[in-house]
Amino acid sequence: MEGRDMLSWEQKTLLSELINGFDAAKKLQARLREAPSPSSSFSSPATAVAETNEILVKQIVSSYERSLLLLNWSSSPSVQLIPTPVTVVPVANPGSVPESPASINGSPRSEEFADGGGSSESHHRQDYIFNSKKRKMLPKWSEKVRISPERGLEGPQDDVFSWRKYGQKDILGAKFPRSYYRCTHRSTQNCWATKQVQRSDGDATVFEVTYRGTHTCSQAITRTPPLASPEKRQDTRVKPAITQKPKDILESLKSNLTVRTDGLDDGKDVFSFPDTPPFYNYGTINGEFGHVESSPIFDVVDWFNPTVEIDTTFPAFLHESIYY
DNA sequence: CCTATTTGACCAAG
DNA sequence: CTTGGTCAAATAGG
Repeated sequence: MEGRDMLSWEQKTLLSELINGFDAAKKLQARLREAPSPSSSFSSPATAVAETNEILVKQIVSSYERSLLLLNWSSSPSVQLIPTPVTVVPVANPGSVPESPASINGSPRSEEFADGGGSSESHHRQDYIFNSKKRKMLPKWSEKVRISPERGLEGPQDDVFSWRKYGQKDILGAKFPRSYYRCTHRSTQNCWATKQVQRSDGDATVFEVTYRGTHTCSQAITRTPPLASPEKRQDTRVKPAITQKPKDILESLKSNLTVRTDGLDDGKDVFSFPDTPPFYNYGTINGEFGHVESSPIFDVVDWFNPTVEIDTTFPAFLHESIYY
């Protein structure tokens, strides 16, 4: 219908290069995490070095992400509110469900909730609406993750973040349920990053992880809250969860596995740019520590505004900042 | 006591 | 209607 994905050759090439760099950076990141001390032993504190490396790599990755994001958006100015298409997972899905296309204002019905549940307190739905409206705009990308036979599960490749599971659903045509995770600091720092993990039907060792949005929280910083327990730094990365079948255990492994970026095949002449790169800065919260990683070129302060629609705001000024 | 997970129900969109 | 995504009460675990 609409040829919105028309990119010039220059842009394609640029995108390709950026993606390559992005991919490489991520791989490097994973590598650094796996092998913190590659060469001979150093007398310097390994932790500090590792941390510095991590920060550096993080900056690189972030840079790539932003570049990709900018390029993608600037290249298709006509496409503003259209949700980003995602790489179609190669799952053996007979009745493939197409991702929701660009449906503009499909529901005239105003948001009114009687809350079917017996419990009251339905005003929190507002957040849900606000969230659901934006959620389509959130950058979305997926990765294929394969569990490593040995261990290596400790390697939180991309997942330095702490996730909290908030749901699990059986997907039609999929043998295994899909798990939904959100950032642990969602309520505290308004970090709307989420991810879903779907175990592949075919390969029991492959999980498809789809991320939505990027972290705006500052959980990477080792900061302990002044209140409550000062030292409660524990990793909730892997939960044993030996509640039932071994399959659950396998599922729990999904959180930490070898990340393998896909859709970024460098040999494809067709070059199908699968999805939108990450990074999405919702601006700083007035919180005590509004420390957001990476310098925010754009700062949307409209993250919380029930009545105002931010749609046009943020692509517009973004566009401006491109020519900055 | 706290926080994280589980799990059925709810909701929006196709 | 179905289906994917989310919420929230109940539960598990420290």
